Amino acid sequence: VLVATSDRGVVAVLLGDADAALRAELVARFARADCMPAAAPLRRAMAAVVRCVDGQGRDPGLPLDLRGTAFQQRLWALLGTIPAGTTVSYQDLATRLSMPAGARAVAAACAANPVAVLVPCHRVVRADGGLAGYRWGLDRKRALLARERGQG
DNA sequence: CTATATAAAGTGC
DNA sequence: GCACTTTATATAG
Repeated sequence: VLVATSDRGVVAVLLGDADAALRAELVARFARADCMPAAAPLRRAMAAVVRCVDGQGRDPGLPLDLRGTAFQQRLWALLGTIPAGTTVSYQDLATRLSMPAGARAVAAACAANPVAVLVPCHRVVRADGGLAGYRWGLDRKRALLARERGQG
């Protein structure tokens, strides 16, 4: 897990198996990114992320520095209201954003989510309840959902 | 599963 | 800004 922060808060959470791959992705997103050993405030952020990955699913209360279009920010804020252990469909999210037919746009915005587990895009499924896709791999999505269901 | 309808983002100009 | 392409969908057959 790689956590990137700015002065304002967490800007990105990357999931992967190799540190090198994560660093490469980070640099791809932020050209001026620097890798430094986890300082005190960063350790807190990472601990919260790890808790989420571990299935605790609680609100970490971290300051997020989300950068995206207005549409994306609205969606990410909405995703934060999804209770752990439950899932919502892309269509339902679209409806809440006043776009009843914009399910695909919701999915696209989810795919652009920069902060992995902190914005629980893994709780978003198809209207028929089946899993659709996940930016960091469908297996991760399945695992996260299984843990959260186990908690609830 | 395949085909179509559909809305929004990404890209190139 | 505009047209075209792509997409983690939804629905009908």
